[in-house]
Amino acid sequence: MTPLPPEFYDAGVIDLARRCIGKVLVCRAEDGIVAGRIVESEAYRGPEDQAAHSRNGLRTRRTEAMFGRPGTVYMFLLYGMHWAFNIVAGPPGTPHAVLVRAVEPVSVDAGSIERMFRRRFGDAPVTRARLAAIGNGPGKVCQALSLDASHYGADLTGPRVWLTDGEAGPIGRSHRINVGYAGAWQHRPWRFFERGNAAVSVAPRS
DNA sequence: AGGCCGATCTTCT
DNA sequence: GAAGATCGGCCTC
Repeated sequence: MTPLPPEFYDAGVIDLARRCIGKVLVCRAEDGIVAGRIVESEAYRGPEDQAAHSRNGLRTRRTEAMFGRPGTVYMFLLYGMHWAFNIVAGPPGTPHAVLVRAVEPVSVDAGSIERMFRRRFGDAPVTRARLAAIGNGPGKVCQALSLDASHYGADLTGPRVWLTDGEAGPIGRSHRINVGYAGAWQHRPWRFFERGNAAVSVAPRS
């Protein structure tokens, strides 16, 4: 449960996206701590990357956190509906960030997985399919872990949200998902995932 | 398993 | 006015 040191985030964004796979994202909420092992991530590398919110150096109230220190949290609203969680990468001042696209629930106390499940599915019966779908998408990650606007700009050294060490299986990579608007940048292999993991959001999965 | 659709809101044209 | 780093429901195959 010990937070990874600040130096972990002081790396190139592509490298950080790869090294986030297998690490455990831990969130402290009012009703207890919950956690998910990161199984899918994507790197966004503004200002040149035309898929990034910070493309062309775009700096607004929304993107401001991307220009902050490595290890800062960047939250944004997807389609006006769902929150997405991102980790700002180094070097400082460059608007780079890693999107966490999927997590696998991790038990940190007797009720932690139950809490994540209920946030996602309410009173629905527990099934294998629903368990695998607790965090298999960027919006679902935030719903399961209760990540929202209040986490914007938070520091990943804790105490509210942090990363702790974890192991990863074989790592695959692909183009990023749903960035068809980004011209040639849409083809960059900047998505990483744990091969064969059921909680990875969409194909390609292996 | 896969396609279409509506929800909902920030940012930009 | 439109598009988007999405999701879940409903439909057809």
